[in-house]
Amino acid sequence: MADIENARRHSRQDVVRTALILLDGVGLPDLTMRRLAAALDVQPSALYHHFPNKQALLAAVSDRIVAARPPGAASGDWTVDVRAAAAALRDALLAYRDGAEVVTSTLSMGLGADAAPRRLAHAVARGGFDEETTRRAATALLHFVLGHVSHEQQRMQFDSLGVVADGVTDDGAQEFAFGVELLVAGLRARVPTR
Amino acid sequence: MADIENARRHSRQDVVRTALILLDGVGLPDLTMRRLAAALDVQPSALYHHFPNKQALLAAVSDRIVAARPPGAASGDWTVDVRAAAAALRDALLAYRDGAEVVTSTLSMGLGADAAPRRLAHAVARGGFDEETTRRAATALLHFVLGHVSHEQQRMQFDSLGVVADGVTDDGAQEFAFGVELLVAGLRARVPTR
DNA sequence: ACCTGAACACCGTTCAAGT
DNA sequence: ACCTGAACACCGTTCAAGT
Repeated sequence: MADIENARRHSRQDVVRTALILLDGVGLPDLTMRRLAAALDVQPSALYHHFPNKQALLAAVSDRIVAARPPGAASGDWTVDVRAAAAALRDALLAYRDGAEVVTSTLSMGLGADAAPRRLAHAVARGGFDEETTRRAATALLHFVLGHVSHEQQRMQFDSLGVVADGVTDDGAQEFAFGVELLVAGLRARVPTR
Repeated sequence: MADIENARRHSRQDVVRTALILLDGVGLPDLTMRRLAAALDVQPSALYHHFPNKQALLAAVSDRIVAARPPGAASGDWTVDVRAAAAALRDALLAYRDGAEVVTSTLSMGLGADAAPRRLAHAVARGGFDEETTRRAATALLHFVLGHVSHEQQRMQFDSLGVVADGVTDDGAQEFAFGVELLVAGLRARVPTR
């Protein structure tokens, strides 16, 4: 709860970095401008020199969360690439507390984190689908990933505050893989024959 | 903006009904306890006689939103039932401004709106899948529907405040159908042969 | 460029008390 | 059972001013 940064003056990068640390420590509902300012040892109004408002700050935080796991090189198999892109996005979201919720809210405001849908679309495109199919499939994948990880992270904090899950701890990964596989299988039925 | 109710004393039902009207009028960010109290011509503290906190109030609102479109009778074809259940949920969410976001937040807190996943699961179960497959498929469908409609509603209020969409107005329905079809197709590949 | 100090217009929630 | 009145501990944001 003490101050996280000490230097007297901060860059935009410093603010985002501290916001990520604070997010991971206290969760999205307690990531307030005032608490962030306190963590930076600064007045709340100072934050408005770096960002016009809280949404813009959260957009920068979302960008950093998503950018953390860049996509690997393309394999020969587009289905492998789609699974990899989905898994990379899940890992990126899981890396910070409430990561999925932060990115979801930013995306729903249309303010950023667009690397997420873009990477999914690139992977899908390797299946040779037309543009509209690619865009729609990437969107469906994105919605599933965000919804699944949000649910996963909510369960994580539930577990941390109460009873431990009954044996099946990594069921999240299996359930995630199932959903991705469902969408990949549905998409495979549409591969252009050429 | 004037008072919506006039009678001096209110039931729990009255509060929920007024909350739905207010939600539809001003959107989720402006659905505050204080504004709801004002709409009921009551002090904010009076609301805490009906609900322990705002989350509980939103859970009751979510339940009403989801319950509005009950599922039709089972057809012979489980894929028809799944499409119908998904479409009914979409319609229910679209019926109130920010409906998808309200239900998502309630579900993510584990406080209610469980009729939504339950109905999807019932429809999927008619395909004869085992319990775990049914649960996971229903969850994937739920995440897609909530994510899609959230996005759809965000775009709706964007359009209402600025430029009108360029020609393609009901693209939401098509994109929705595409996503559902992708999941149904993926699921069809797993129908037990027996 | 980066920050202070003070204010504005709000929040959700609690609690003793009234009818 | 349903509500008032008053308070508590917060919010995000603005703005003049300082260095």
